[in-house]
Amino acid sequence: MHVDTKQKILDTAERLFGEQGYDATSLRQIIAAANVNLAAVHYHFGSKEELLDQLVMRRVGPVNEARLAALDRIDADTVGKRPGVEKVMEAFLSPVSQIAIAHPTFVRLMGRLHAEGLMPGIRERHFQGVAERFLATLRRALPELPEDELLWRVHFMIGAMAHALCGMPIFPGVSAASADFPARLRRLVAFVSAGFRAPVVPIGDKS
Amino acid sequence: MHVDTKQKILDTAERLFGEQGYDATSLRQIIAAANVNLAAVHYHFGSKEELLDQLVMRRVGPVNEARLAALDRIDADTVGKRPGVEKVMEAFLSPVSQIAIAHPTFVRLMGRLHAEGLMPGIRERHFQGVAERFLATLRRALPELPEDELLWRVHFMIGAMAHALCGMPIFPGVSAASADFPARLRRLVAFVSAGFRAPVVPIGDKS
DNA sequence: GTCTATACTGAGATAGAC
DNA sequence: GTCTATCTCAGTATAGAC
Repeated sequence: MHVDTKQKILDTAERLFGEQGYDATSLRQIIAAANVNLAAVHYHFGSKEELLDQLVMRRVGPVNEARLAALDRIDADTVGKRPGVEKVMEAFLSPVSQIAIAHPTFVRLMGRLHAEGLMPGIRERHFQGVAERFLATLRRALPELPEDELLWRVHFMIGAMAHALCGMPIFPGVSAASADFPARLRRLVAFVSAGFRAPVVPIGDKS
Repeated sequence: MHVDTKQKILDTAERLFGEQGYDATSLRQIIAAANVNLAAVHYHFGSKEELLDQLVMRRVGPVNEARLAALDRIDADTVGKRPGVEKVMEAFLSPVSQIAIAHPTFVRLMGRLHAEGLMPGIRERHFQGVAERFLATLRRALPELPEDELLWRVHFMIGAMAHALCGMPIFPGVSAASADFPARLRRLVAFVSAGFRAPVVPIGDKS
């Protein structure tokens, strides 16, 4: 069954990358668990990094489509008025929560990838476009917020999202509820929405 | 000069780890830049991971001491009343901003390490204690916040901090202001303080 | 077109001479 | 304390069997 080989590699790599991290997982470990040959990886993918890239693309496509659809819907529903910040956050974060339920192992990987310095190209290739689209609607929700402040807050939000998705057991109580992604999403949306609405502190002032 | 060897390794590793990441930096690269022998690393540190550990300890000690002192000061100043959330956030985040000015390359590394699935032991060894202490004062600032909600929000806050410290150029405008750590701190404190004060969404409800 | 076998370079780690 | 030599395992590249 040579048609299965590529899929087996993708599935196994997704699981092991998510469990152990990208660098910590060797190709030899993957091919042993998938029962395929080492060179098959390089035949189908060319390199370890390209394997990761195709693996991300496979799941991130639907997520970004859902994001764009939700953002379009918000814009259509709010012509002439401001969208709610919570709605915009949900449009961006909810699709992640959706695949988290179907593919929790992938979301752990994505959390790692978002956070790790890592794979400079992946973010650019898979997230830059939807990020720009997200910013456009977010500006409509927060028109009085200076642009640099807005960008920094998006930066903070993405950090919080990445960290939350990893499900890292920093505190016992946090890891316990790890499986409940919808609850995590609601908590996260509430937190970052309030953050986005925070009063702007003049950057020249002392605290 | 054999006394300098250990210091040279530490300084060079700190720089290269911060610039390229931990996994991406090889010991051979470090020893070449520091003009020492490969085996000297294993003589002085035992392993690459232990080198990282000692490197973190060297800088994180003063940071945690400053955090604890600031938290003690808050508690002493607010007996019988609630501390301000901003003050508590500043107590935790400001010391990081302080060493960021003196050692910007180390802060990049710490940001990476916070975020990377990272060295499971490092967080436990260097941050667990001060985190518990921080939680104690934070609970006094937000006594009505349920414990699980509080822990999740701390989780979000740490994610935002880690991401912000890395100074990753997600957007052009964000990376431009990267050098100005005090401004970054003020923005971050305002964002997460508002997040902590957000109304609690019942976890059983639909949005 | 797919996959296997095998070899190459560079990584971290270790033993033992000096 | 320091350095040379060597070990194992990583990612990668290629030649050739089906």
